[in-house]
Amino acid sequence: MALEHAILVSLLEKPGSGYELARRFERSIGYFWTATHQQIYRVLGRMEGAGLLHVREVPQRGRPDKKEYSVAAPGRAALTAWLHEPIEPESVRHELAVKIRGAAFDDPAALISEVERHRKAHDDRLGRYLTGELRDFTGPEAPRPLDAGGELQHAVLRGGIAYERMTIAWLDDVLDTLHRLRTATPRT
Amino acid sequence: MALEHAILVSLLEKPGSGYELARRFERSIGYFWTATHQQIYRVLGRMEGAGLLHVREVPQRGRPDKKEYSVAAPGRAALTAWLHEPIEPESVRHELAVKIRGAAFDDPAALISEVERHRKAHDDRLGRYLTGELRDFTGPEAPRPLDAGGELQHAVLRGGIAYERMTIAWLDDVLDTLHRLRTATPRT
DNA sequence: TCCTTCTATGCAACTTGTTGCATAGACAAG
DNA sequence: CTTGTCTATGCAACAAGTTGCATAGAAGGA
Repeated sequence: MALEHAILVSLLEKPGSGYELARRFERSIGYFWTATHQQIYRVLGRMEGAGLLHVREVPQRGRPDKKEYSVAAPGRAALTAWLHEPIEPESVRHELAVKIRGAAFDDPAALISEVERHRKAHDDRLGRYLTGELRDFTGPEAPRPLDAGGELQHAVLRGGIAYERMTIAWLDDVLDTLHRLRTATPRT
Repeated sequence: MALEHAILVSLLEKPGSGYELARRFERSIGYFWTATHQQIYRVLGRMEGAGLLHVREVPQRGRPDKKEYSVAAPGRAALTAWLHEPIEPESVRHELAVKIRGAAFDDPAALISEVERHRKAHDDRLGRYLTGELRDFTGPEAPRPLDAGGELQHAVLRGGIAYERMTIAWLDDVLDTLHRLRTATPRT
């Protein structure tokens, strides 16, 4: 289960509560792994039961108490073991591509606004990635030189940036195609 | 459920059996949606029960009989309805990225061979995509001009090609980073 | 005061997806 | 004549992920 490993990595980078983890899964870690808070709480509970994590009840002022999790020795060992195992190259799941191919059996022009919406979502995400890169890695506020963890985080973020740029360029290509089809075959 | 819709699109492009669909999900459709035969058979059964598909028993010589599925009117209506609904932009799930970030807590150099393996897998996939593109869209054997379906299939394939190229370039970037870390910090 | 928002945690039910196994006919190689 | 491969279908058990709902303290605004 990769969510377990993503949680171990995130908690090694910095211990935190389920709520905090959920927030990280909306940003940084979420660049390459998504999870909802329900899923995170469930897995945290199981991992703690398995002795992979330590929990510490932290009372807070002005807020509900939280449970701060950190990685226990067996958790770290489990991560190391996983890092040395080969994993299968990703299988792709791209719903929008299904739609694009399905558009041949409906009105392709009707898909234009949907593709534009997705283009915008990716453009927004790219903007957030670039802002984060400037803040954490390339801007004047960034620590220099970076440690190994920072270098690797930056490399992963560069992957996210490359992915968003590629996707935006492809969606522009798709939009061109849809426009061409509209003028070429006004109606099927 | 996007698998249902992927199956509808594939069966509209060409009717076929569960086995044939499973093979398509290893190539063409598999460029953007993966599924195992067990999953396909189960969903086909459910869709047929719901009246979305027609089934026809086809006796064959030299082979076991097969059940050929094709899309019924309600199935086509369901696809059209889905095409007009907005979908959420994809959430990314990239296990290798989790590993890369996790490498900070182990030996980053140990990850090099794993990343190289993934690079090769993506390079192979790119080769298959390019061969397919030449065969079906850009080569001398390809039908010209393409119909709307062909244009859209080609646009999706171009997305797959762009994805593989981007991933290969990123993995090269990651390999550079891992090599740099090895020389910079010989051992943590 | 009430309404909303933010922090914080979690259960229950359901849907999807994966893994392992099983069957069976036809054909080809050894 | 046995073993392996390809076509062809499927069940059962399990793991993972999603959706809806529920609770609760504190802060801030209408």
